[in-house]
Amino acid sequence: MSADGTVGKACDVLEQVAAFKRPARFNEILEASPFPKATLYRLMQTLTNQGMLAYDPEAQTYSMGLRLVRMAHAAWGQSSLAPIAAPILDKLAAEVGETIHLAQMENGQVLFVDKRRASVLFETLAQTGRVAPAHSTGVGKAILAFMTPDRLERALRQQAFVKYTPNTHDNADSLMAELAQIHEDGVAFDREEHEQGIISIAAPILLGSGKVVGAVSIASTTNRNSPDTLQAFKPALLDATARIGEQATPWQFPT
Amino acid sequence: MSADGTVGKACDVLEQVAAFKRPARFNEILEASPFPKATLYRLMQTLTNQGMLAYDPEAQTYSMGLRLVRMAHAAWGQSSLAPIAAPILDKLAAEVGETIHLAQMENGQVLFVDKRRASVLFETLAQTGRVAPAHSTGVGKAILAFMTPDRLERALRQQAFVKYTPNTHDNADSLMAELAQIHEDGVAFDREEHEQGIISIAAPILLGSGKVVGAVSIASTTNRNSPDTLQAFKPALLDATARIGEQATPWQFPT
DNA sequence: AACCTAGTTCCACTATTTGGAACTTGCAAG
DNA sequence: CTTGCAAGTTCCAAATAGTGGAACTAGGTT
Repeated sequence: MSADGTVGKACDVLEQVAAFKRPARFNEILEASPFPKATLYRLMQTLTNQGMLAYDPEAQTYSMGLRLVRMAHAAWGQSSLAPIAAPILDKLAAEVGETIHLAQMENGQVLFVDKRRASVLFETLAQTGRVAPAHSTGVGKAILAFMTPDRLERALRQQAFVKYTPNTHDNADSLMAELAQIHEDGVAFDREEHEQGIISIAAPILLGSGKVVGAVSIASTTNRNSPDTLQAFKPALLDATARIGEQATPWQFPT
Repeated sequence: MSADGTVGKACDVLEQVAAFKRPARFNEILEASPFPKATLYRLMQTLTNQGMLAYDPEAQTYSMGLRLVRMAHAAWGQSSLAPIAAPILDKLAAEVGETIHLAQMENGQVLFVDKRRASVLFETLAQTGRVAPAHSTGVGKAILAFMTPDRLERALRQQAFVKYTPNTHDNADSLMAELAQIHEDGVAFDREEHEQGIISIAAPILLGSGKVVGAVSIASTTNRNSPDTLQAFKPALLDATARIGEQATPWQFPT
C-alpha cells in the first residue's frame, strides 16, 4: 500500500507472507510483491532472524514467525476490547445460547477480536483475527452507523461493496440510508448479507464520549431464527454493549 | 538484542511496547529503549501508521496495533501445530477432563500455542501466545529431552535457570540428568517446578523423522492429583501426541 | 511571568539500503 | 554427460533513507 521507508516495506512483506495461507516459497512471495529480488531477499532474511518470519530449511518455505504470535498476544491484551469484554460476553453467551462476535474497526474493515461459539466449544483463535468487510456484516454496519461523518466518509471510500449475496448493499446510498435507520434504532441487522443463511443482530460499543470503538453481534442461522426473533435479544445485547462501553478506557484506535 | 538495521530496531520497539502490559506514553518507552529521542519518535510514527502500533491521541499512549492480531491469525494457521492438533486436543480434553496445553519451542522458550480449559470455558487467546521458560515446565522439558544435541546445547545456552519454586532446576546438570530419563520414559513431569501447586505430565510431538516440533501437556493441581495419578493419563497423552505427529507436515521452526 | 517537562521538528552527516547484474545450485531434458 | 533453465544467493557502487544533537513548541506547574 503505502511506502514508509524500510519498515513499511518490511510490513508489506509480512502481509504478503500472511496472505498465503500456507508456508510459501521465496519465489511465490517474490511474484506477489513489488520489490526486486535482491531487496525482497534481504528483507526476508532480516525478518527471519528477527523471528517475525520462520524459515524451514528443509521445505524451503517461509511462514509467520512465533515472535509475531507473542507480540499479537500482547496486542490482544492491550489495544483490544477483548479482555474487558470477555466476562460480559461470557454472560451474554450463556443467556442467549447463540454465537457471539466482538469486533473492532481497522481502517474500513471489521476485525473479529473475539467470539463465543454457541455449542462447539473452541476454535476461538481460528476466527479471531479474521477480517470482514464493513458493509455486509451486522457489526460492520453497527460501527459505521455511529461513526463521525468524517471518519465514516474515509471508511466508505475504502469500501469495495462486494456483493456476497443478493441482499448485500452494493452502493453507498442504500447503505447510508440503512445506517441512518440503525443510528436511530440502536441495533443493526445482517439479513443474510454476507453469507446465505446467516443472520445477526449487532450493537455498537460506545464510549462515554460517544465514540464507537467496536460492536457485538449475536448471530444465528435462518433455520433457527429470523430477524424478528433476533429482535428478542436486543435488550440483552444493548445491556452488554453498554456495560462494555462503560468499562472501556479510551485507548482506542488512532486517526 | 541484536541490531539488524532499521527493521531490527523496529522489532525491538514493538517488543518494548509489548512489554508494557498497558498502553504506554512515549516517554516511558523512551526510557526503556536504547534509542535517542528523535530516532525512537520517527520509528514509532512509522510503526503507527503501518498499523503495527496504535496511538490514542486523547490519552497520548501507544499500544500494539490490530494489524499484528490479523497477522498472528495467519501465523496460527500457518506455522503452528494448532490447526492440526485442534481436533485431537478436543478429544483428549474430553477424555481426561483436565487442562491441556499445546506448546512449541521458540529459541529456548516455550510458546503456548493452544489450550483446552477443563471447566471454565474460554480465555483461550489469553493464555495462547504466552511464553514460559523451558527448564521449568512439563512441555519445555519434554521438548528439550528430544532435541538433537546441538539444538539442545543452543537452547540451554539461552536458559536463565530462574528458580520459580523450590523444585525448579537451577543448573544445567540436574536438568540434563532428568532429560535423559525423560527421553527414556517418553513423558516429562512438572512437579510444581514453575508454579506452586501446579503439576503436569507432558509428551513431545515427534515428526516421522524423529524431530521434536512441540509438546502437549495435561496439567492439574496438587489438590486434585499427584504425579502418580497423572501417570494414568500417559496412554491417552501418548496416543494424542503420536497422532499429531503423524499428521504434522514438517513446516517447523528454523535453524 | 518564568520555568519546567513531554513531545515534535530540523537538518547536515553518514551509514544502510538499493537493485541490476552476475554467480551458484539443483534438477530435468537433450 | 553437458546443456539449459529456474530458484535462490551474493556483489558493489550509487543514492536514498535513517541518524541524533540541538533547537523549538505546547501545556501544565511553581
